[in-house]
Amino acid sequence: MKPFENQKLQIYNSLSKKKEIFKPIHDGAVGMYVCGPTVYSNVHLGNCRTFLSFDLVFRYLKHLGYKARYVRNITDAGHLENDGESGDDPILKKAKLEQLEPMEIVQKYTVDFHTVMAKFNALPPSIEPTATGHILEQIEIVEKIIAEGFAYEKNGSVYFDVLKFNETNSYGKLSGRKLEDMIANTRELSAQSEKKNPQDFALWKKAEPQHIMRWKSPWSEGFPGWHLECTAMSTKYLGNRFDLHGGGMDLKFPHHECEIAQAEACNHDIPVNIWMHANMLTLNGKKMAKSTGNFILPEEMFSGENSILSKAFSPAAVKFFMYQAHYRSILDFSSEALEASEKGFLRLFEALRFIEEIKVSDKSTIDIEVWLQTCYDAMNDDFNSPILIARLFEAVTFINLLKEGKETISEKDLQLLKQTLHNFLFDVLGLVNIADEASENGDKLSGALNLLIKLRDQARANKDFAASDKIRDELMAVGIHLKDGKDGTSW
RNA sequence: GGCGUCGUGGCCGAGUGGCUAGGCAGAGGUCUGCAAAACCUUCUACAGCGGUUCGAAUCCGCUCGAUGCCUCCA
Repeated sequence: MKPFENQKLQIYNSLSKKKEIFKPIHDGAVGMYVCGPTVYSNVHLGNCRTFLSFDLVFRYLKHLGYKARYVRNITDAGHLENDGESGDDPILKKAKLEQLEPMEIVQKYTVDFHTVMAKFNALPPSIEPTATGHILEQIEIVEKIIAEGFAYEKNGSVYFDVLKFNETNSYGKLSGRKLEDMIANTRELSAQSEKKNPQDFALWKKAEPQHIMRWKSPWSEGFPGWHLECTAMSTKYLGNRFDLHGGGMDLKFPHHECEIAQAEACNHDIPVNIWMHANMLTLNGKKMAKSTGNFILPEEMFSGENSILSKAFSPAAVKFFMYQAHYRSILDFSSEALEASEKGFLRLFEALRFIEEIKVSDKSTIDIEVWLQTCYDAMNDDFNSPILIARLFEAVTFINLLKEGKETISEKDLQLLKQTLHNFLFDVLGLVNIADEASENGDKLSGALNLLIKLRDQARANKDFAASDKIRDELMAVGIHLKDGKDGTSW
């Protein structure tokens, strides 16, 4: 509703370490790339937080009127686990474990990922390319980097020459590392390493005989290095230089650092204008991680089947909990924090129902336009969703005062209030109205409830409180709360 | 060991030099047959020590604590 020219969006750039006024390379269009999941196991809630953070970014950009192309990859080729003799990647390991074809595992967990993100009501990306579908592009990039003199081949594997690159470019600028420091702090290198330097990273790796996932290349039958796919797919779909690149904080080094090096080495251009890093979701004060077992699965949240949970939580409530913290802050997960958040979440949606009961007046005692702009100001300040949510709670207060006739609002302002709330709650935050979730049975249910409310009102009018309380208590027992207000009873 | 980040009231969590964040919980009140809800009021903090400043949660230094990356990792 507000044209984007009027909204000055500021985004924190991890590269410059400050907030910058967002100006897309091409007017009105945004190219955005986010590192997606490795599909060798179920995504955990921590993974989801990152993708939900960027869903918010994507949604807000679209809301502002940008034509946004959001590319998020699926890492299905696996990443190199180490450069030594065992050279297995995680996908291959799991395949052996479960006696499955690697692509079968990839398929299984890709479907799981999509199912979970759909439950969270996250928008699908515009393009979701897979690493295995872009082997040719990755080989081409390796060839270019070799031609530029920034990579060397050894025994069928190709490595990026970090020292050579650092002579003309700057390796470490994103993560704030200095190559000299890194070299000084290097531990003993394994004697038979093929790398010239421990900081060098693999662009192409020759496959050991037991390695199932392998592709032909000019150097060997093998597989691409871990950082290559993102460079290949981001530049293929967004160009050699694009607007936004996001990912989890833990990918900053070495993954994103290496992406920069690869792109600069073959394209002679800075690949990304703004680097965005989403912070971690922690559990027991520590990062959620598959390897340590310190994690919780989305499905466990929705079912409540985990000993650390006091109850089940809807995807929207979990998402709301996450958005009550800023995407660049660490958020610690606990059942208590989530419960507190959920109560507020329910109050917010209750107010959305109350809005229908508001009677309009000739003039407004509340300035909706000023309030509306504070909502945009919050989001314009580096997607500050916690502030936005605080603003939405101000609207809850407005609505309640209006409902009780303590403030007045014009027809026009009421529509504006409604529209703005809908925009932010559904379009920008991508929440799902809990009332809508149960709407299949909604009509029948409300008919039955209205009858019960009517019966109870009769009982109350006759001062038969035993009967009226029985209706209320029994409904409460099945999870329906009756609330007596001035203008009748609601549920 | 190297490079970072963080430490806010009972809990979660914004905020970066002066102005109420917000949510949850608690207390008092209005309303109500009672209750719940709603609304009003209230409780009001910035790890510790020192420094800069007219003024610091916010800037600087040190100390303590937590945590992230340096190895696959959202």
